Amino acid sequence: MIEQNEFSVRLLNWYDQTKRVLPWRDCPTPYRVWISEIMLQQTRVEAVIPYFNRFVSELPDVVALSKVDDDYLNKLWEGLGYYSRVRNLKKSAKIIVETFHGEIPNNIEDLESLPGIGNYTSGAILSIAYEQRFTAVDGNVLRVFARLMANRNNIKDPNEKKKVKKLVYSLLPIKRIGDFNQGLMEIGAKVCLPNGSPLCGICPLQDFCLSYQKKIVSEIPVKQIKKARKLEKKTVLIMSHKSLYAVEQRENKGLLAGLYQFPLLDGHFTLDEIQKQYHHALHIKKIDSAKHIFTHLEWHIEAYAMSFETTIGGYYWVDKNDIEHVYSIPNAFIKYKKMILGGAI
DNA sequence: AATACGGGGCA
DNA sequence: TGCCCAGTATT
Repeated sequence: MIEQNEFSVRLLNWYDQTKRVLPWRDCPTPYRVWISEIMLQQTRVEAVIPYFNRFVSELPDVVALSKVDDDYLNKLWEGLGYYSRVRNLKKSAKIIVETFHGEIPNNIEDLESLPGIGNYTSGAILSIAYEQRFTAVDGNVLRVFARLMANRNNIKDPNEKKKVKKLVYSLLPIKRIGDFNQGLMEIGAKVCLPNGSPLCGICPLQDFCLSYQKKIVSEIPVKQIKKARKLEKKTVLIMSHKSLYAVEQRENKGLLAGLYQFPLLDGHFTLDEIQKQYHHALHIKKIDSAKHIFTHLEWHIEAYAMSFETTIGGYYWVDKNDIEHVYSIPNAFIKYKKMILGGAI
């Protein structure tokens, strides 16, 4: 049994002394907390920082976000991944403006009615921005408590999550709920590490940790067996006419929805097959291949560069500046984007 | 209950 | 290479 007051005092003291300086901690308004929490879903703090600063600088409030141009919005998210997050952000902003009078909701029902806000994010916003009595149990906290309690169950199991939430709730201090929650996550990020050995020697929660006492820290959390990724063959076409290049927009749902790419074919093809299909091209040559790994998918990409005397219908023909600054092209295509911008094609 | 959904950093 | 990250929505 963990003593509530002792636990939170240890945690908050450690947090006060060692917490990282993060842009969203400067001025934790509901808007800034909301944006940061969405960006931080499945995404490391270090990766988020530059995106967060640019995003809130360009779109400082809910109204600005609700009215922003979609292509420009995608550009602000380019490279961050999980692009449905940014679509949901704008959808939510519209709802907030239209039905919540422009105020980020301060209750869990309205908050979780917004697309992109689930159980973790609602708790994070309510506790950090509004100082309300809610937990924010993320992957860090699940790991920390699996170790604290020497729990070998699968921490991804929703049932286990509920148990952890209940326990964390019982440990919440009277004041500083937001700092307490952030402190737990900070322990997970900087001390009770996900890979490699946790830094138990500097852990303020060491006295409470059953895994540490039993010397089984390295065995927890128990990880599950994962499925192999599916492999897909893709062919990228770098089509050019003078200083213009062809791009196309991906469909509005599914993988990389609504983002732009260089013309993309399913499957691999010989130079001969490509020449037959694009017989009106002035010149075609095979260029570097690439591999791109998604969480659940692996693209094996082959590529051809081809030039044309005129532009061809069905594509946007854009210059280098637009490729760099206007169209959001995800990182699966970064090799070819760099080749174009660097003048290699 | 399982799967889709990005990308990067580190052992 | 494999793991996992301040998760959510869909099937």
